[in-house]
Amino acid sequence: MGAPLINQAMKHFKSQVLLILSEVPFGSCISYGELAKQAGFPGYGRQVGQLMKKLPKDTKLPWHRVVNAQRRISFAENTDGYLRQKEKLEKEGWVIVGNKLTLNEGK
DNA sequence: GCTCCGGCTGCTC
DNA sequence: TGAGCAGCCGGAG
Repeated sequence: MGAPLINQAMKHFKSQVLLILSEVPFGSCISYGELAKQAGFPGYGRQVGQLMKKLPKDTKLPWHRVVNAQRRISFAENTDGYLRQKEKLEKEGWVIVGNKLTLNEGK
């Protein structure tokens, strides 16, 4: 692990990701990579995923609006996280077919 | 200190 | 349109 990111930068990375995530509007979604890029750390998509994983269940952050670049839920279909994310997304107007997201408007 | 495993990405075929 | 592959980065064992 070379340390491209010192502890302080990592902390900044996390707060930036959480900040941007908190600003994702209702009914919208963003990819892990895009979130990382906007946070100022392109290529850290996986780290964003790790961060999501560690979020508390009662978090106020719209973590469910984060999907991968293919607009698919990265969870396995039989996982709790997948079900919860799917449920939240559907309440925001998204339609999940398989694990693929489709916006239920204008269509 | 090395190796392997992820909620990924972008390019190619 | 969809599957395959290599690249990336931090964390855990």
